Amino acid sequence: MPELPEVETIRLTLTPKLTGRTITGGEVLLPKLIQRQSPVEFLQEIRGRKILELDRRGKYLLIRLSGEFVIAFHLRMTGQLIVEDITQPSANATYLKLQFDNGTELRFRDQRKFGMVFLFHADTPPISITKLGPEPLTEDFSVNVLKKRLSGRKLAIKKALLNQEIIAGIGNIYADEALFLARLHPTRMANSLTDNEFQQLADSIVQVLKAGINFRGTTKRDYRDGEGKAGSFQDHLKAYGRKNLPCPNCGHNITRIEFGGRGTYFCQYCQK
DNA sequence: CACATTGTTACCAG
DNA sequence: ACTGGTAACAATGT
Repeated sequence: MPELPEVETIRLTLTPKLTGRTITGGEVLLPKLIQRQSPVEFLQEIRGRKILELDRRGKYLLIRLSGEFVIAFHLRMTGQLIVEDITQPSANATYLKLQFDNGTELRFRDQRKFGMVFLFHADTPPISITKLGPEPLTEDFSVNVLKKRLSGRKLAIKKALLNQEIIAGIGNIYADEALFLARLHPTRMANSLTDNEFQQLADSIVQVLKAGINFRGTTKRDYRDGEGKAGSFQDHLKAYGRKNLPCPNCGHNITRIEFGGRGTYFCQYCQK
């Protein structure tokens, strides 16, 4: 569930708690979490390193360490990252702990255990990160970038938005919301959009992701920020999850279909 | 208790 | 070689 706005909110809330900290130890309670090396090697490699800054690429949270090392978290469906005092009891389904020099620790919880943790040198990131498409909230993203990425592609626009190699950070919720805002039907072929529609879509993507960040993410169930707090963008969703509820534009009920193997919400009347 | 859930990847066909 | 579609997968609360 954590998509770009949720991961960005986690990054923002964790930054003041983690920057400048030195990792003094750690614990891996679910070995398969660590993708690139054994849990022991992982802990050995990070111990004593200092956290320089927190970054984000698509849905990955990146913790940059001294010595050009990077820890990348992918939260998948139910991953949570929270900093708490070591003396506080940790919640159930806590599978990774990183202790710091000030008596706090970073805790990774994951009810479904689908999350992934990569440790790598800045020179050799995992392919899943290197091949990510453009960041929609950076200056170099524009309607022309979007157009170029979709040109010659013969697939539905929603599938394109969900493809992290075409554009990074958008998941099921924000794809449906962006398409609703752009008044585009999710099954429209990407290469059938007019210039106007491309512009609408590019604007809508930026708008909906920024709104998601402003409301500190969407909490349908599990999502929490770095302080353990829920987001509130779920109260502002216009399409996603609103089956048989009125469309905010026209009042007709929102339709839910199964598309590309996932639930897809849209307004039949507004989205063409 | 079978199912829904979701992002990613493996695999296959074109 | 590349693209797109589908299925499999991870695990568990409902």
